[in-house]
Parts: sequence; C-alpha cells; structure tokens
Amino acid sequence: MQLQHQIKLAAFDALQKMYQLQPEDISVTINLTKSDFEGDYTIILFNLLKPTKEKPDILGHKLGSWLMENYANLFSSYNLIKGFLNFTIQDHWFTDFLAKNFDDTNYLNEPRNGKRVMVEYSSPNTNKPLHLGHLRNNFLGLSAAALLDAAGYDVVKTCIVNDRGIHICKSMLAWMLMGNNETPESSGMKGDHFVGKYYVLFNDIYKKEVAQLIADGHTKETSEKEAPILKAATQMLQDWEAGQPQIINLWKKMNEWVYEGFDITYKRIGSSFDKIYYESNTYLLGKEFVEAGLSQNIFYKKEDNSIWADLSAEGLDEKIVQRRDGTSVYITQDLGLVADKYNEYHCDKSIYVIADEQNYHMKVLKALATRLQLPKADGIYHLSYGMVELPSGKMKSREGTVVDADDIVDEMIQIAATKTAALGKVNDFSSDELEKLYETIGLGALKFFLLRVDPKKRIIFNPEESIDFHGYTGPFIQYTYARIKSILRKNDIETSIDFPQMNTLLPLEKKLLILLEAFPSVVSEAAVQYDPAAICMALFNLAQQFNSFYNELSVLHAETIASKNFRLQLATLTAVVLKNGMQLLKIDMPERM
RNA sequence: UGGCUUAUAGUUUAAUGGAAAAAUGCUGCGCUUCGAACGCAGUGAUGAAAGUUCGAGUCUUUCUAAGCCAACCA
Repeated sequence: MQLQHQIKLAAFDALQKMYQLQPEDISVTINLTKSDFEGDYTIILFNLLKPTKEKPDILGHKLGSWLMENYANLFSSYNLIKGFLNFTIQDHWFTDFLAKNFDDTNYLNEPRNGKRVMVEYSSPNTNKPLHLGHLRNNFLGLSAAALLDAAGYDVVKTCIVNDRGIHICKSMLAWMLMGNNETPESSGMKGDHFVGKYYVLFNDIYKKEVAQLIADGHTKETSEKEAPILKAATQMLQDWEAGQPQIINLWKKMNEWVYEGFDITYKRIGSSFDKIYYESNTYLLGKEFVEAGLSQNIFYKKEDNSIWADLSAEGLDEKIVQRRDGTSVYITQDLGLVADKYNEYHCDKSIYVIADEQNYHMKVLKALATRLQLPKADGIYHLSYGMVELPSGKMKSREGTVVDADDIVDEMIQIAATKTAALGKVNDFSSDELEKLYETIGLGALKFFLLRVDPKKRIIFNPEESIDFHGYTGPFIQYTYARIKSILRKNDIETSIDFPQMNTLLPLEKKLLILLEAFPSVVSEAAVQYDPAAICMALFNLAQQFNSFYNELSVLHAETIASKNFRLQLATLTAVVLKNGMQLLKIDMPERM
C-alpha cells in the first residue's frame, strides 16, 4: 500500500479514537514535507480544527504523540510548525519497499481492469502534410493511450481520416490544371508534401482570381464566392458525390499518395492505430438518429424543412442536424460514428483528442448523444488542447506558414547528432546504432517539449529558438538514464551477500526513495486526468534528484558492501521508473548516449 | 452580442483552498572521481479591483488583455 495512503489511514484512526470522528465526515490532507522543513510527510491541520474543536498546537501535539505511540512502526519523529504536522518516516519502511520492488521491471503498470477505452487522435486531412500542431495531437493521443494502458485499460487507438470534401478537391483541381501528370515519384517528393504543394497552388490561383475580380469592380464578398477556380472545385465535389468515375479515380490516386507520406511520418514518430475510419465512409451516417430524434420530440422541423435540436436547457444554442435539402451535417455524422464505434468495440469510455477550437462542437455532440440515449454517451470525453502557434500567429497550410512535421523532426534529429558528436561518448557505435540514437534523442526532445505543458494551454513555437536539450527536457532524463545504465554495467548487485539492515538512510537516499515510492500514485492520477504533463514533471524531479544523489554519493566506492548493494538497488529502480515513465510519454530511452 | 479558455520571476512553465516550485537566463563555484547533456550557491514572479474564508495564484463578481467558438463550413 502507498505510504501516503497508509499515513492517511493512521490519521483517520487517531481522529476516530481520540475524537470519535468518522473518516467520511472529515478530510485529511497529506503532502510531501517542503524541503525547508524537517520531515518526510506533512499532515495539514487547519481543516481539522473545527471538527476537533482544538487549537492547532494542541491538536498537533496530541495527534503527533498519539501517532508516535500507536504507529511506532511507521513514524520515527514529528515536529509541529504552525498548522503543519511534519512526520519523519521510519527508514526500514523505505528499505523494505526497495528490497521488495527494485527488480520489478513492470513497476508502474497496473493489472488489467477488464474495461475498454477508445482514444481517437491524429485525424488528418488528406490534402496536406502533417504539421507541428498534428504532432502535439499525436503525442497527446499516444500518451493518453499509454497512460490508460498502464492504468489497466484495454485501449483501442483510432483515427478518423478526413478524406473527402472541398479541401481535397482543391488539391485535385490544381493538379489537373498544373500537374502535367507529375507524380511523387517523378518529382522525388514525399506523397503528402506533393499533394500539399497543389493545395497551396490552388490558393495562389484563387487569390489571383479574386484580386482580378475585385479590380474589375466586384465586391470582395462576391469575388471570393465567384472565383472560377472555386466554382470548379465545388463542381468537382458534386461530381465526387455523384460517383463520377474519373473524379473518384483521381481522388483515390491522390489519397494514396498522401497515405504513403503519412505512413512514413507516423512510423517515424511511433504512431499507430488499431482502427482507421474514413470520412468518405462515415459522412452519410447518423440519418437514422434524425428520424429517431424527430419521433421522440428531441428534434423539431422548421418551416423550410431543416431539422434542429434546441439545447438551451444544457446552456447551448439551437443546433441544426439536417439541412433543408435533406443532407446531413457534420454533427450528424459524428453521432453516427459514435454509435458505430460502440457497436464494434463496446468501449466504456471514448476519448477524443481534438483541438480546443472544437470545444463547443464536442459539447453539442455529447449533449445530443445523451439525449438520444446512445450507449455510453456519458463516457465521451473531449481531451482538448491548445493550438501550436508561431510568434506571427496561427499556422496556415494554405498560406504555407506552417512548421512541417517532417522538417521539425529532421531538425531535432540533426541537432541531436551534432550534440552527440561534440561529446564523443559513443564513437564506437555503428552508423545504424548512431542513427537510432539520434532519432531517440531528437524525438525525445520534441515529444517532451510538446507534452510538458498543460494540454489546454496554447504553445507559441518560435522556430528561431531551437528546442532545448538542457534542464527540463527529454534528453536530460535520457541522459540520467544512460548514466544509471553505465553504473549498472560496471557494478553487479551481489545477491549472495545477505546484507544487514540499513540503520540510517542518508538524506539524498531517502529523498530518492520517497519519489520512487510515490510515483505510482502520480501515474494513476495522471491517467484519470489524461495529463502527460504531470508525468513529465514527476520524471524530471526524479531525474534531478538522482543526479544530486549521483554527484554526492558514489555507488562504486560506497563505504560498505551493504551500502553499495543498497545504492545499486536504488539506481536499478530509478532506471525502471525513468524508463517505464518515459514509455507513458512514448519516449524511448538510450542505454548509452 | 453571448459562451468558453488563458494571464505567475527577463523568458518558458509548476502548484488536490493550506509553507509560491522549477527550468532557462545572469553571477560565482565544482571534472586525475560510477558519464559536466551534470551538480552546488546566489538572483528574481501570482494582470487590476472587490468579495467569500482561520487561510485565495486557486472559489465568486467586475474590469483589462490575448485567443477560440456560436452563422444550413468540414
């Protein structure tokens, strides 16, 4: 059982015996003791003053001495500062913990809980390559999936590909007009970049046409609507929906090119899906819910035959669910997909990793799903995240002002290569090993950079300043791990020696143990919150604590065999937590770097 | 016009209503030692105002600033 929880139970016991207070009537806050004070864990007394009708110093000493007497096995001393009751924990509690867990390579992973959860992420459009914002989405999705897996869930990773619509028609049209049958092969371009190039080309032409129309005396509004190339694209979308073979074939060909490009990028960043949904298959879904909603009076029809839901009771507005021409809208497809997903996988929860610009849309989706009584509608959760922006503002593919995903990954790997070469610690590596190492470090830096911030905050990415490799970064943690592995290569734990009980833990040893012992609760909390940033912070604190320990205390030259063995166990478990913890962020760890 | 989000050292971020924590930067120090992508010391912050509370960066209200959403777009 977790130490913090054990202290809480002890406190409950004390309050029950001394004040006849029941656990459900009081809240007890237990924190790690701040480093300025003596002690390991702190009970905060303020919210206990009322129920016990005591003053802080009286309550503190009563509680402190009672716990010292009745839980002598757990506490070795206490001190009271204002309303903070600080306890020092018996050393043997930590040494027992370490002895029990140091060789558990599965530490941090909970047993299966029999529940299934779906995580939908990435969701690209097929008219352009992935950019830095997509990377944030992918890393969040991957990490949320890994967190839930560690928490014991069966995780289904899915992706909805936005493979139809006006945007892809724009790329297709530009290619028909300007492409001269060029292909990714003939141009030597990656497929997604190739198609993206024509998307930008379309917009160049479009802007010129609009400018010409305005020069001819039309208003801005009509010009933007009437530009010939836009009308052609709209016509093409209609031809696609009519199933015109020529258009369908071109559409398939261009999408294939894009998928080939995506596959390369996904493979590099370690992204994969158990199930991919295509919007071209799902865009007609959900019609049956319009009928069902009408017959249950959840929806209503206006005079022009459009169908609406009034969500003002949920604090939302009216929402259209079917246009007056009888075609369905985005939200209706989404409802259909909610039902399809459930029918196939029966997930208890469904996590959508989608940018915060769709907060309102996702609220509406959940509200409608709830009203229509779709199964597990309450399990819909929008994992919302802020956009990645440039100092100049939002990234726009059609303007060409994006940080391309492949480019930034390349750049990070290049920086990793330069830094590694400068240090010259892995000169014996083969070129394959080096390539793998650079990728591990470069991607580690990038993933950590995007995950360490609270998901809902915007990230302003400045391409002028390269992503750091020092301090609160992925490479710092990888470096700490490589250091530990280096120690472990040079020292074997002598299991034959039955070493004596440790009498006194040194402060640096104990601080490390406290973090290791508390780590599983950080993970379970992060899994509940879908919050990889909490893992980043805890891993960094642990790595930092280990480095302090490392600089001060030698493993190899420990004073006694027992101490050496103990420190080796400490290093071993630290390595396990760092590695398994980084795995929750889907960041790999190098044995050497 | 409504709704949502954000605002903490020069910069980037932390903080279940309970002791404002780090990173980076800057200043100084530590490699003949298990790896200096490291460590140690110093420096410096809660947008404004009111309220609730024993206690507010955190909750409520108002204001300011930035962003997003709401329109038969996907």
